[in-house]
Amino acid sequence: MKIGDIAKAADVTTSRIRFYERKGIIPPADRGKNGYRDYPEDLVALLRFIEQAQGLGFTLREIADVEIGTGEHIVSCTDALALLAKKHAAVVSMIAEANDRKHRIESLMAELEASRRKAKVVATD
Amino acid sequence: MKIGDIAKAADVTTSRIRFYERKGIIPPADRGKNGYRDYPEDLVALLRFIEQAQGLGFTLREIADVEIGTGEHIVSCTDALALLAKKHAAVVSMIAEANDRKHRIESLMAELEASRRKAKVVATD
DNA sequence: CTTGACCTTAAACATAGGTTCAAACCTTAT
DNA sequence: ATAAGGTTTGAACCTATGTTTAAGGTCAAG
Repeated sequence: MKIGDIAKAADVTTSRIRFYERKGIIPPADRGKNGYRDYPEDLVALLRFIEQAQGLGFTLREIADVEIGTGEHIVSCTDALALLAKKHAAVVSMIAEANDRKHRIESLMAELEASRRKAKVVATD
Repeated sequence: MKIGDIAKAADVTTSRIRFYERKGIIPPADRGKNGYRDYPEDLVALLRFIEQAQGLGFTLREIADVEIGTGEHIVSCTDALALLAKKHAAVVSMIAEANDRKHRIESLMAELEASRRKAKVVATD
């Protein structure tokens, strides 16, 4: 898939995809004979994941740390396991943080619901 | 309270407080005879609330638009709840996605462990 | 009355996360 | 073969969220 196809499929701009590549957030694309970037279909899923995580306030650096899934690579078994372990730890910690956010949002909502009944309103400053 | 006192109490910088005022995130402070900003004690609560909301992934604009107070001060409940509900849905979906990634990493690790002579792995470096 | 710790402002600087632009090249359809 | 439209690069530009700096004014203690 060319960059425009991926962009359309993931609903992001092409400039954003190039930006992510420059920044090492996504792996560098393979290039066709013409120099065009050529993407595997599953980059779409990664781009969606990035969008989702950003919407929750994760930085691109944080997101890059939990990414795994695009681009095949031959590495030593030990290196691979070390890398996977690192990614695993990062994703576990991201899940914990996201869960914490979820709980905090739930508390805030409960608190707000409770005080809505009292309807104590303050000037809008 | 002077700006330094508030800053210390809320654990934010004075420059940040002035920045929030410039941007209309917090109301303009009263001024003493000397021109110094003079704050009511409860600005501390607002500053803490801003910090908390930022931690949940809200932008300053979102925070300013939906002036949700803290503790006994409640404003614009319906809007606040709608926004929080949206964030909540996003975080739930994010957790599901992250869990899926975690499981895929775990399978990959298990596979690798099981057949240690094969070092072909999917990686992002 | 001097010293040091505060306060004031405006403006410059910083970092993240992108977008836009120019100039050139490639592809596809007519 | 030409026009429309997609792709390449690098550099400039933009918004959000602050921090830092320069050039002063104020205050409380010694």
